[in-house]
Amino acid sequence: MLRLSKKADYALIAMRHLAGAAADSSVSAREIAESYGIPAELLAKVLQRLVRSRLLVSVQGTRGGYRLAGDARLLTVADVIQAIDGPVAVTACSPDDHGCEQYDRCEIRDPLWKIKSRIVDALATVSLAELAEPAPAPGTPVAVPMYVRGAAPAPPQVVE
Amino acid sequence: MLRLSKKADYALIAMRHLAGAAADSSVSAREIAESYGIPAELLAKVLQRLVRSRLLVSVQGTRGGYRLAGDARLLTVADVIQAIDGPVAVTACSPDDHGCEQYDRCEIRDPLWKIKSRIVDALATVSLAELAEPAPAPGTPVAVPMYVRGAAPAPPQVVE
DNA sequence: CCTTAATCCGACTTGCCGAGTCGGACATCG
DNA sequence: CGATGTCCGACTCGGCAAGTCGGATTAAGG
Repeated sequence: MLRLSKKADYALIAMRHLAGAAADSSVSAREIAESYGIPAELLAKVLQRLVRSRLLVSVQGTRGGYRLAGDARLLTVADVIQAIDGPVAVTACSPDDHGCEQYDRCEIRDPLWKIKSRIVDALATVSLAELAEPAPAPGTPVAVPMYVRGAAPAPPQVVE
Repeated sequence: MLRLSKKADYALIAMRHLAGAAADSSVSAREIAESYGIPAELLAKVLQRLVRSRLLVSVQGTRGGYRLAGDARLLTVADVIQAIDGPVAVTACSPDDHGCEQYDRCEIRDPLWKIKSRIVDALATVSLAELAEPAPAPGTPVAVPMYVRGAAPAPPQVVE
């Protein structure tokens, strides 16, 4: 298992599609959905959540659609997954959050959190540009995940 | 998300407990369950599956219980997780298995599988001995996951 | 040798979260 | 100003994990 949700799959497909599109053009949710055989309404819901996470910008109206919020080389798959499925957490409880029932008796929490850090690193080192181009040209800037740069102004609402 | 199942959590807790116990003593499922506040019957089911995966050995009878099948320094958390939740798979379909619906149109499958490899590497580099002792003594042998060593004699039954 | 007690083992039932769907609000174009 | 096509939030349904129960097996004690 350890499989990521289908919504995250759809989100990555859509983001990759947008990364390959023209920078100033807006592509509608229906267009993406029909291109990949994804339920249109479900994909729309996914894209909405990406907008609320400041990864996409939406333009309404007849010729509306979605557009990437930033440079494809700076957006990572870790950003996308965390926007959809919430913060990555291997364990039910964090080292700081005592929400877990058997908190004091649990001894595997701390080592597992080190593993979690390595997983998010693995996710953060792959940018959307690398997704679009499996063979990256030399000299491409190194991807830095958004939550490290602090560029996002602390999204106040809970993503869920 | 990306959280591993509760059964895997219980499995890791139990395996760590067994790694800290005496090598030749058998500890019962009920004993472990009561030590950590885990539903006894559920933990028993988890341990059964670990036995079928050749990670534990069970001794029945009045003073029965479970015992580790091998050296704690050679068993990794990747072995435990794969025994419980099945093989780790980030995507629904593998590069070889065409079971996915939008197989040909999907372009994110291959890069995601590279990420998957890095995740299993992160899981495989942590042994049960390291779980028990957060500060390992120098000179401890490097953990090599079981599925690489080929030590397991090809468990015939499907784990699920 | 038989009884007893404790364990392991497989199949079943239930609750919950994700997958998918529907109607409303908005902005743009003719 | 009307119509069209888009984005947006709330609702319903199914599948799978979490948890539970009785039966089979084994070893110890009298």
